[in-house]
Amino acid sequence: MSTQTRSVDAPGPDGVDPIRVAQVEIRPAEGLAVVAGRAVALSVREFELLSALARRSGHVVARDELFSSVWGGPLRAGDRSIDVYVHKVRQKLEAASPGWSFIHTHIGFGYRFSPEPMAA
Amino acid sequence: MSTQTRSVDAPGPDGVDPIRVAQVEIRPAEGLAVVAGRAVALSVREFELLSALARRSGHVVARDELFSSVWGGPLRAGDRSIDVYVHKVRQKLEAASPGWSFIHTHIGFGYRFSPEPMAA
DNA sequence: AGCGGGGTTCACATCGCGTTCACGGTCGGT
DNA sequence: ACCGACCGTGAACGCGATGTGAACCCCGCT
Repeated sequence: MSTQTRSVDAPGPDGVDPIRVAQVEIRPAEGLAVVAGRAVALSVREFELLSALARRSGHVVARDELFSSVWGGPLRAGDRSIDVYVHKVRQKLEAASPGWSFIHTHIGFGYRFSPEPMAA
Repeated sequence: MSTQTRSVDAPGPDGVDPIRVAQVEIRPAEGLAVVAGRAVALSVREFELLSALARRSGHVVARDELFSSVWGGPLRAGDRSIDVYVHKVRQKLEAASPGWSFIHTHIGFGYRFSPEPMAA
């Protein structure tokens, strides 16, 4: 922990505290993610998306919630930005840790971050 | 959906209370079920069906009551949707928790949700 | 002006969902 | 034994949701 105590899962909108889930470590202060010991370069959007999902690791985050959280506005009908970025982040994470899947789709709901072996 | 007037997440005391029965946890807010610690991906219908049954865990829910509860209308004669979806949900639950049965058939009446070991 | 990176939008491919059919098996009544 | 009601289960199908590669824009840098 660092500067502030979070109750259970405080939002920590941009807390500087690193987020750690399994082999993934996200460092807001550096805009850097470390997966399976390897540094993963992410753009701003990619980083925000991953952070938003990882903050609620294990929970399904709705598309519109995800959008407003990362893009800061209401999700317009037909906007595919989320899909595109989920794809980009997936690629980078899986490239750093082959055989694992991190972002799971819940059709009609949204996405869920949860590192799992693919064959399980 | 639900407004985010409360803190932010927390697996428990959120807007819609999760339903817990034995090793099954249903989270209405996320459209997610967790069985034996494993996340089970369910479609909207599957989720609604499971919820309807779990809400009355241990009791037999009549087919027509189940139908109107999930599909929101009267059950038409010859409609097999319920059977098909019960089957789908059974598969997913039993895949997540082998050796257990969750949905029991009461011929001529309906179904009953109740997690039990198969050999018991 | 020419470049290069990041973000957005497009177009097409693919997949999953929900509905309905089809076939089989079980059970009770006749 | 025959028949009909009821349920299990696999499959076909139309359609909307998502995956994915590439074009297109906007900027800051050289």
